[in-house]
Amino acid sequence: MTLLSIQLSKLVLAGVARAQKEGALPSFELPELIHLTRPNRREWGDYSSALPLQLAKQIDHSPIVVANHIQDYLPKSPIIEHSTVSEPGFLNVTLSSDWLCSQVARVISEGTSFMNLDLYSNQSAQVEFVSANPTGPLTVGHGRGGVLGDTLSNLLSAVGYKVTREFYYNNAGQQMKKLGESLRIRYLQSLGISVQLSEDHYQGEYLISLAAQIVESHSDSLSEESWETFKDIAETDIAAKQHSTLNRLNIVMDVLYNEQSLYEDGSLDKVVAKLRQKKLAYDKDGAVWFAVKELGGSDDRVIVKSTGEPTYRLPDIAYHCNKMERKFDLVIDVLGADHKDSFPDVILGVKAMGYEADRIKMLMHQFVNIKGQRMSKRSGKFISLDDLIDEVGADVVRFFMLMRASESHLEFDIDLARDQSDKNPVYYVQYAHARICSILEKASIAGYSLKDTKVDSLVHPSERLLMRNLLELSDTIDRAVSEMAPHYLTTYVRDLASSFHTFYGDCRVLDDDDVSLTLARLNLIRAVRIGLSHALGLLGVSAPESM
RNA sequence: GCCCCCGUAGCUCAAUGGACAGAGCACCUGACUUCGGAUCAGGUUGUUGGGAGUUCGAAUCUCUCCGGGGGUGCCA
Repeated sequence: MTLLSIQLSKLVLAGVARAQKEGALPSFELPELIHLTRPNRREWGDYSSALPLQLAKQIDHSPIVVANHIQDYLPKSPIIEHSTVSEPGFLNVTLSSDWLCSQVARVISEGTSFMNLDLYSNQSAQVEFVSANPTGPLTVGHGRGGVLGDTLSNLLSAVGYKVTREFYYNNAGQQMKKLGESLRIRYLQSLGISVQLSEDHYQGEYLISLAAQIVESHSDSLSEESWETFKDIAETDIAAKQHSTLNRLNIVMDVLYNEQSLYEDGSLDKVVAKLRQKKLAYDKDGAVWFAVKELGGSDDRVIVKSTGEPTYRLPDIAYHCNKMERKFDLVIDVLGADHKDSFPDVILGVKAMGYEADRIKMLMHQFVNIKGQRMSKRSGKFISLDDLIDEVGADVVRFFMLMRASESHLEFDIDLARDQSDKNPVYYVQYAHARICSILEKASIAGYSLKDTKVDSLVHPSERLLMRNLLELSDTIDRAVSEMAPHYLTTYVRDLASSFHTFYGDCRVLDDDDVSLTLARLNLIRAVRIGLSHALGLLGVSAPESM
C-alpha cells in the first residue's frame, strides 16, 4: 500500500504546484515530501501541515495567504472530506468517512499484507544481536538487546526486507579456559575435594549446579579429566541454556557465527596485511596498532597484542567485512552501551578494507536496572533474564523492554510488573483483542454472516478515531524502521487499544434492530483485531482470544 | 581528563522544529436488568534541570553550567 502520509503529502504538494501554475504563488523548488502532524484539537481535522509557515518567508507572503492559496488549489480527492486554514498558517485536512470505511474493508480482505509495506522488497538485512559468549546465563541486559533486535527484525520483514538474525560468539581463548577450569573445580568440590576458585574464575552458581549434575551422571569418573573436557561440557550446556532462554521470548536465531572461524580461515591476517599495505597499521612496543587517527577517528588502537594475540577489534573488523561480503543491503548491530565505543573504529576498519560501510548501522541501547529486587532470591546474584521471565512472563518482559526509547535507561520495576499485573499495559492491549474475539464469537452464535467485508455508515467520532488509528499502523511501522525505534509500536498499540475501548463504550456492536450497522461495526472490529494482532505479533507479544 | 546517553506532572515515561507539552500509575467522582468492569467517562497535576543562542516558531537544534547513569585497556 501507499502510506497515508505520502498520499496526503502528494495532494498538498499538488495543490502548491497548481497554485504556482495559476500564478497565485511564485515559483520555487518544491520538496518531495512534506511533514504532516496530527493536530491535538478536533476542529483542526485529522492531519495538519505547517508548510505555509515554512514557505512564507522564502516567498515573502503572509503564511495565512499561502495557506489559503494552497487550499484553493488542493486537488479533489476521495481521501479528503474538506480542508481548513487556521492561524497562524496551518493547512488542516479532514479525512473522508467513506474513504476510511473503504480502507477498513481492505484491511479485512487483504489482511496484514495491506498493512505491511513493500518499500524494500528484494533487499536483504542482517541484524546482529545478543552476541553473548557461552560463559554464563543471559542477563536482563542481553534480554533488552534480544527483544530490540528481534522486534526490529520483525519490522524490517514487515517493510519487505529478507532478514537474517545473527548471533556472534566466541568459544575460544582465555575466557573459555577459565570457564573449563572453573567447572572442573566445582566438580571436584562437589566430590568433596578441597580446591578453591581463584578470583579470575567464573563465580556463578550455575556452574555449581552443573557440577552437581555431572556428579550425578558420571560420579567421579571425570576427576582425572583436563579443563578442556569441562570446557566442552560447560560450553554445550550454557549455549543451549542461552538459546532456550531466548526461545522463551520468541527469539530464534538464523545464524550462529563463531568468531573462531575468522582466526582459522585467515581473515584476521588478511585484515592486518591490507592495513599494513595501506600504511594504516604499524608496529609499536611489540604490538600492531591500527592508525585510527589517520582516518579521522579518536585514538590509535592495538589490534594485535605483543603476545601475538589479536584484540577484539581485529576480529570485529574481519567479521564486519564478512558481513559486507555476504552482500546484505543493510546491516544492523544491536549493541549495549558498553560496546558502542568501539563501533566507530570498526566502521573505519571496514572502510579501510574497501567496503561501503555506510550500510552498517548501530542501534545502541542503555542498560536495564532492576528495581525493587536487585538480587535474585535463588542465586544471591544479579537477577538473570530467566529469573525475570519466571517472575513476570515473556509477554510482559517483551512489552516492557520495548516501552522506552532504546537510548534511555530502563528501570524495570519487577514488583510493579507483578503486583499490578491487572493494570499492566500489556494486559490492557491483550484485553482489547480478547474482547473483540468475544464479540465476534457472540455474533457468530447469533447467526451474523461475516462473509461480506462491506463497511459503511460509520460516522460516530469514536468510530472515525478508531478507523484512523487503525490505518496509521503502516506509517508507524515505516517510522519505527527508518528511525530504528521499535518503541513507537508499543505506543501505537496502546493507542489503538484505547480507541477501541472507547468505541466499545460509545457504540454497541450487536444490535438486532439495526442489522446493517451491526454488520459494519462487526467488520470494523474484525479489522481492528487484525491490526492489534499484527502489531502485537511484530512486538513478539501474544494476542490471546480469551484471558 | 576525554566520549556517549538521560534530566518533561507526585511516580514511570510519551511527544516527526509547529498550535493550549500528552499517556499510564496514584488520588477523587460517576457508569452494567444489554456485546467480557482486566473497561469507560469526568476531575486535579508542569518555570520540559538552570542560563544564553539559532528560528516566524524550541522539550526537540547549538553553546554553557548543574545533576544522574554508562563508557573510556595490549579484556570482550
